[in-house]
Amino acid sequence: MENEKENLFIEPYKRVLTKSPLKECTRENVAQADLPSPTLGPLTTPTKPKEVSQGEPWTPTANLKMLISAVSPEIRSRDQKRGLFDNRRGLPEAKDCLRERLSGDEFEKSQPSRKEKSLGLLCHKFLARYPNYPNPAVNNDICLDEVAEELNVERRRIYDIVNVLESLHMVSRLAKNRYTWHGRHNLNKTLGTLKSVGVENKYAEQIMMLKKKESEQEFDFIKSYGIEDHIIKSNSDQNGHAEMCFVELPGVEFRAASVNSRKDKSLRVMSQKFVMLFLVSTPQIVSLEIAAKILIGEDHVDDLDKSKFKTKIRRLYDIANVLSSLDLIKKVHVTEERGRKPAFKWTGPEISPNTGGCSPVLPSAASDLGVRRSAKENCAKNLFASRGKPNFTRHPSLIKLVKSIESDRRKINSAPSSPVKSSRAESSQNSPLFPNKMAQLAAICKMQLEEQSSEPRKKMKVQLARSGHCKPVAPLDTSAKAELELTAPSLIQPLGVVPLVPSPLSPAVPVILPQASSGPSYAIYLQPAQAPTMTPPQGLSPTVRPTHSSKAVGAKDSAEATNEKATNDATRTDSASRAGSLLPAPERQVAKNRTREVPGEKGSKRPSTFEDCISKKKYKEDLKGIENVSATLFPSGYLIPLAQCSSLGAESILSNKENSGTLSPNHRIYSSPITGVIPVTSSELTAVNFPSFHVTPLKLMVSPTSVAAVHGGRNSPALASSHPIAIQNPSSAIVNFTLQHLGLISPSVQVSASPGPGSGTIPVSPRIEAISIVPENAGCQQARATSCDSPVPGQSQPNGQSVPVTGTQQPVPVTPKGSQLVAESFFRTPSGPIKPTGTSCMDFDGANKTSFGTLFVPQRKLEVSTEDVH
DNA sequence: AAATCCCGCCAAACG
DNA sequence: CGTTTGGCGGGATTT
Repeated sequence: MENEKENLFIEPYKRVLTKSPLKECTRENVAQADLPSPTLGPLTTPTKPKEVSQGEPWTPTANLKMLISAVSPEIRSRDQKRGLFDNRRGLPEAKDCLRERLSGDEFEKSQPSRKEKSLGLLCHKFLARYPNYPNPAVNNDICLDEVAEELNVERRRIYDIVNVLESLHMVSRLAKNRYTWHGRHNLNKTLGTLKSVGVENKYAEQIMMLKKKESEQEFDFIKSYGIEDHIIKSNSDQNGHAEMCFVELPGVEFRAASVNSRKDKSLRVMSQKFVMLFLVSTPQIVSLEIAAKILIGEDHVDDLDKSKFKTKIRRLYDIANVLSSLDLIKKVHVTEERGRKPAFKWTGPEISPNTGGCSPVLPSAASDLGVRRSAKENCAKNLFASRGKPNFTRHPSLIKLVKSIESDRRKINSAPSSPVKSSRAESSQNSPLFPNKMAQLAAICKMQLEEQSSEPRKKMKVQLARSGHCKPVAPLDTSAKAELELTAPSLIQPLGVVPLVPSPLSPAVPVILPQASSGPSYAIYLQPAQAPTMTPPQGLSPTVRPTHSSKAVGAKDSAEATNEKATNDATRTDSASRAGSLLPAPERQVAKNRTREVPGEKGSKRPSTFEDCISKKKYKEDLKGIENVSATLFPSGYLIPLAQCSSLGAESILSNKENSGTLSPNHRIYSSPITGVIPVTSSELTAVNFPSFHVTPLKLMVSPTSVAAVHGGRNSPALASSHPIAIQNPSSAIVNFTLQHLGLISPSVQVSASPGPGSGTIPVSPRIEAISIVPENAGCQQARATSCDSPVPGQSQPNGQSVPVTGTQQPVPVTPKGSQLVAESFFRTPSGPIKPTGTSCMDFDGANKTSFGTLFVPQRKLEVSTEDVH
């Protein structure tokens, strides 16, 4: 154990060196904290004691934070604290003695008191071990076993922490028991991405609705006759929310194989959603109650599951503890009329919308330089695919089809994550992800590669999942329409609301776009469906927009053509075929094959996430049953990160099919098993939303459901394709994403719904054409990047660590073309078009107008008491 | 009594 | 088949 610790420390030191200053401070603090223990400290008992005592060395900032947090809250008495400390050292037995000495009185306290074991404290300890802004060059590997031992906690607890950190891309899974620490580099990027997604999902609106609803209930119900209520309901239920799965980011990594393939763990997804709520809501204060409802998606019958609600709350506390340790949120109480409710206030950095964001720059810069090596290593690790296997089993409920699809997907994904493979990884990762086929792509790839090399990560992948759409979209047009209608209303409210809320978003949008330039691309995964709740959906789905990065390149033509095809296909596809019409040709075929096969086989890959979503949704969905199913199928559009794509290319296919295992790490493509799936709806969607959809010739993607996919891709020029289900081409996803952000694409319907946020505005304009702006991007990005980086640090950490980093990074960043490409997409130049796009918007507008009365949100209330904890 | 949330069973996923 | 992950909810602690 000690050894381990030592190791750990070592890393810190490294960091420290750079950051030296803080360290000292921290130590002092630590020392204080430790004071009590000194005697015991280090020496004694092995397990716990050491940690504590030594822990000090932890990272500076972290230590402080921990101490503070831990201590202050507890407040009770220092004595107690002491006691606690003592305990640690002494262990239970010794405790008594110690205690006596210490405070004497309360031996009681001495017990390990629950607080000592709190996840928050544990998280602080954990964070103390690593620098906020680790030097990429260094190995920042985290061995779960070691950590668990050192911190002497059960492994289970470590998972809780790591999962949340992973959702913020502060760590990424390398392999089986190993994670890589990224610290807060990327944090802003991640948050920006999450914010974008949150906007898309209309979380702000949802929140408003819930609040409103509550208020109404409380007081009077009278007013809302039906309509309003309906609207609300519709919003909440039907519209749904989309759920998303997991947003991946940027540079960070890769990977996610785990994420992708596996079911996504709810904790990860929940964490991201929870964060989104903060980022989107105006006050930036979110009550657990609301968060739980939104996350559950159901508002529907409230009571339904009380237990479910309770469980959700429990989990939210877990997540909140970790986020609190990160200083991203703090506990407060909101006093509404009725009473006070526990809530949390965002205390993290303000993020710009991102979409594109900032991320690009930073990551590349910082990480790249320093990191390269590390990057390589990481890459190897990454491999996204790692797990690829299927998973899914869990929910039987899933439809066979889905499963099959998933399985396919997995295969694709599958690259073996666990084993790290360095060599390839690098290449693969670096190489970005382009869609298969296209020559253009190839070119792009090259660029990306270059970029990557320079900057490893740039690309981000975000996966989002939104569930909602799926349902709607899918099967029937009619249904879809219906949904739309529904959504519209809801939208309306939101709109009305908008003012209240998120202004940030909406306004931002425009602004954002530019920012976006950097834009990372994200891949989104959608889940099928869940839908549920909030996302409305449909609109979203539309997301699909197809853009392809290539467009910039010049692919347009092809793209357009493809689009057409795609649309056609989409229509055809329907559930039955699920074909991945969208997918690139090659893929498609494959997809088809798979799909067919799949059912039976299944094997390897399946989209776990989907399943999850689906399963969850099912509850609600019962109603729709069939539709749902279809929906589920599509659900997600998964976008894969660019990198993957690239690798995928041709190989991807192969890999998908069988070898998932064999595949070299390089290729991890995700095939999207799904591809096949595109639902009919897509067609609808397309029609609606994207008229212009251009699919890339390649592929395409778009999945109907895909709403989800929004991506910004920075780098990947290539196309974005979204598959309804899983998408393989990351690039496309990226593209889409970017487009959306840019406004080029309309976020699809959904967006429109969304309030202010740009989404609405952005609309459709589909044409990517405009987009290609490369140069600008670059500039922007860089600028951004720098800013981004710096920003982060500012807030939080005292240390100045960040600074150094940035410095290094900046230089680098400038970079590479690849990124630029991405940036291009960002540009929204097209923005002009935006209004037009707005078709959806238009609708909304109308709606809005009508509705406004109700709109008012109940904001009223909340007084937040800032008391932190008390 | 309500709010928190620790603990760890146990199953899914993985290897 | 053994492990690793991690969903989940009982019930202990705090407030």
